[in-house]
Amino acid sequence: MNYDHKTIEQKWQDKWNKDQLYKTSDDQDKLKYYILDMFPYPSGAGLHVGHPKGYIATDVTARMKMMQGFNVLHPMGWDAFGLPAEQFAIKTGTHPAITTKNNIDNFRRQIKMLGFSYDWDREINTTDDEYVKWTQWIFLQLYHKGLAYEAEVPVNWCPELKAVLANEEVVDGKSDIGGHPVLRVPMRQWMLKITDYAETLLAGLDDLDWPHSIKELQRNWIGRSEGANVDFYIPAIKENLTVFTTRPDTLFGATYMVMAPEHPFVKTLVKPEQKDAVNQYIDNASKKSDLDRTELNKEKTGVFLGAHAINPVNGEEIPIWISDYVLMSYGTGAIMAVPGQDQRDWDFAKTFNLPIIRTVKPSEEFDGEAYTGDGPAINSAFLDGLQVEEAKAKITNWLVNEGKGEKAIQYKLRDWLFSRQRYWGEPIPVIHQDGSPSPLSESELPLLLPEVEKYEPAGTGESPLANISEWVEVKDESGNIVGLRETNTMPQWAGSCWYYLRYIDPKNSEKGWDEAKEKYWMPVDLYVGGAEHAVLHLLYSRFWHHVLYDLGHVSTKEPFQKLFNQGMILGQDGTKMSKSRGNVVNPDETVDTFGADAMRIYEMFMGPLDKAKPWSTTGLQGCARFINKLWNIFFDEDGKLLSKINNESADKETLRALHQMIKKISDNLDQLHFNTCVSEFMIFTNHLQSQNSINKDVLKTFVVCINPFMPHLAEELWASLGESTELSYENWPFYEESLLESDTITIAVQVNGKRRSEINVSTNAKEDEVLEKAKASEKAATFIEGKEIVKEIYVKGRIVNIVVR
RNA sequence: GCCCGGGUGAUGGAAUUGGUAGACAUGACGGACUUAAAAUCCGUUGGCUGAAUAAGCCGUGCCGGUUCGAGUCCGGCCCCGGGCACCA
Repeated sequence: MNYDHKTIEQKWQDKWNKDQLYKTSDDQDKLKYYILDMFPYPSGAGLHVGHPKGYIATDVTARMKMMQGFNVLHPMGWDAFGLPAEQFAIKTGTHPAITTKNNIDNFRRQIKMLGFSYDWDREINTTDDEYVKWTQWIFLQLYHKGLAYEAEVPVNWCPELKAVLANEEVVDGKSDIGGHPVLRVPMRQWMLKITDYAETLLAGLDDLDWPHSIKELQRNWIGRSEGANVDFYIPAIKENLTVFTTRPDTLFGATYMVMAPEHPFVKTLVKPEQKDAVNQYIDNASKKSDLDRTELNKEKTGVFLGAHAINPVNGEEIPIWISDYVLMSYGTGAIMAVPGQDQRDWDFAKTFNLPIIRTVKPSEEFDGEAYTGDGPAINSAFLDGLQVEEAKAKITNWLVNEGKGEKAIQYKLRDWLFSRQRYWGEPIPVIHQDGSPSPLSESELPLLLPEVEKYEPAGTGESPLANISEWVEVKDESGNIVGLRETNTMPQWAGSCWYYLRYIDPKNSEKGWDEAKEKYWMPVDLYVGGAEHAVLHLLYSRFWHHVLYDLGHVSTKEPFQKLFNQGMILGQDGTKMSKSRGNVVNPDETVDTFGADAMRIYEMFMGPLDKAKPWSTTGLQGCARFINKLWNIFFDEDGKLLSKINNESADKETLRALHQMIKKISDNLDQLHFNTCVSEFMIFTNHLQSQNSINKDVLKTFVVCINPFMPHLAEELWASLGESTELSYENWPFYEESLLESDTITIAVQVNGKRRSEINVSTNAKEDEVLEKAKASEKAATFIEGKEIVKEIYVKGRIVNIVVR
């Protein structure tokens, strides 16, 4: 009889539910284990089979940790603000809250059908009033710490749609919807000063157990550079133009300067005869789309201002240009150009016939243009002969002593643009009074979204909220307008920045979370999610966490101790699953046909968790087949326990197979190598299948082992073996070292490193004995015969190598 | 261009971290059961030479090195995936 997944899986899920089996207590006597999934955005399309891959992995881990005696926190929730629900609202008039609720109900149903051990009492939703309250509360903490400010920042303005677009809505400089041109226009925005935390966010990475590549990504994103700020005196306006450079050692090769077109000095510096050209250049630059600016191999452009600066090291007068290859947003918005050692400067110098001086002697074989490698300084007066690092140190000291510069550190990281001109987000709890912002007090939170009739943007670039005057206008008792509410809302990142803290204490109405509980549960021990969040989500939430730590609201410096990125599941055709490609595999059908346990082990068996893999229906069938095979080891045609399952003591070979399996899966689970665990189950099942008599206790131990992977099947088998204790909290088995080894082992015999034969020896055989037997073994002997033995190597329990000449 | 990953049978992948390469699974082929099919079970399955489940040679992207021994370590190259991209 086959395993009846429909009946059995439903039966146990109902029981778990009824018994509230996975309700997490805050009982602090036990060691805790906090295992977190990146919570999903509940889209209208529902789940495809790729989404739960990470959830399966965390569920397996969570269930194993429970069995190992840990108090496990494994929650699930919804990142429910976001654009799609708002766009649907614009199209249909359906309130985003309704769309969101429906989508969540569907997601929850789909997730539940896989039999996960989530504590659903801790489910959270970023759009709940009580949740929004604490998101806003954290914003106020940031505000009061001086980390939130308003600024004029360029945004993606689409005149045709009369709306500000998110970056992801802009494709190749055009609007995603309709393909209309998108301009960069400055508008008032809320910013968060993440740059203040650049250094600590960088340093914090060192101790985290994260994938190397993700740490590297974040390091690059933060982009720390060490160098110097150098002052160039401009006689015409009697002011210094400060530049940042990582190569102060090349100062003697600075033959001109370049400022960003937006640099504030441009207007005062430009000579009358250059004014027209400069203004035209500035105008063109502002119209350039992002695409134009990043175009590869593009020609350098620029205009001479007519002004000069003095090179502080040699008093030379050098011209000042403007060009859009210099960015206002990095460093000081101006550079010293050293074409001899910088390719961009070289290209610019060649285009405009500016002088090039090498200050580092290139290596002999060098035949490129700008030379960026190491070498002795040349044409650099007192630096001549010094290697780059030495020269940097010397010139920096010189600059400091002369009062012409200082050591400096720059970051690529920019402040976080925190406002969105949208309806479906957390309102920013600020009122503008007399032109300056004042935050709401804590007691006024949450500030909730008003009902609106239309979800379209206001048309002015403001959010739909701007049209609701009764909400925007804050009045005193006598009806006078005393302030205007902020109409921007927070980005979707806001809610996901701290959700891991809310899970700890999801129902607390007094606080975002209780300190004692936070201290017990934090940090997250294992965080699993897609690599697409490598930078933004993980950097933003680390930033908030660092701030909360500095304010004393959390007890750990970092939120996520260990991070793991699951790889995507691709369609059968090897491309990304998408509706348009028609290669989406639906989990509802999969579970209906093959069962939740089959889907669970298949997704774990596919390969290493972090690798992308194409879906294979035959592979899934193989896993369903395996489950049936295992089922048929227990039951006969009528579903009765087979009589070959008995209390006769297990043979040595079976015990060895059992304990080897326990050892391997225990080790592999710790390393998140789920695929090899499944193959261990298969190996042991194959072994059991060949047995005529099977000891009941062996099977019980086996059932305990498979439980994290196939909890429904395991429960059914557990009950069939007459057990009534709670399998989910059964002790995880230990392996016995003494049972792992057999009496005899097979040793490969190599001659000159080539395997020639193998011999069986007793496990504790002495080296001499093994070597004798190896040399005497038939095949090996023919290769040794007539040769001189130079060396004999024996690696205990593994291999013999006889070196002959 | 720069920074990370990664190249192992027809396919997904194993390999105790320097010690018998290809576990486990999929697919394919052969067999058993069946009137037949499905399901199930039992074999075979890296390549080449061979009648052979005799023996040998080759084989982990390519070239070279270290070592008694290299998928694993070192040097150089090629290809694929991801990220960043005028960041001074």
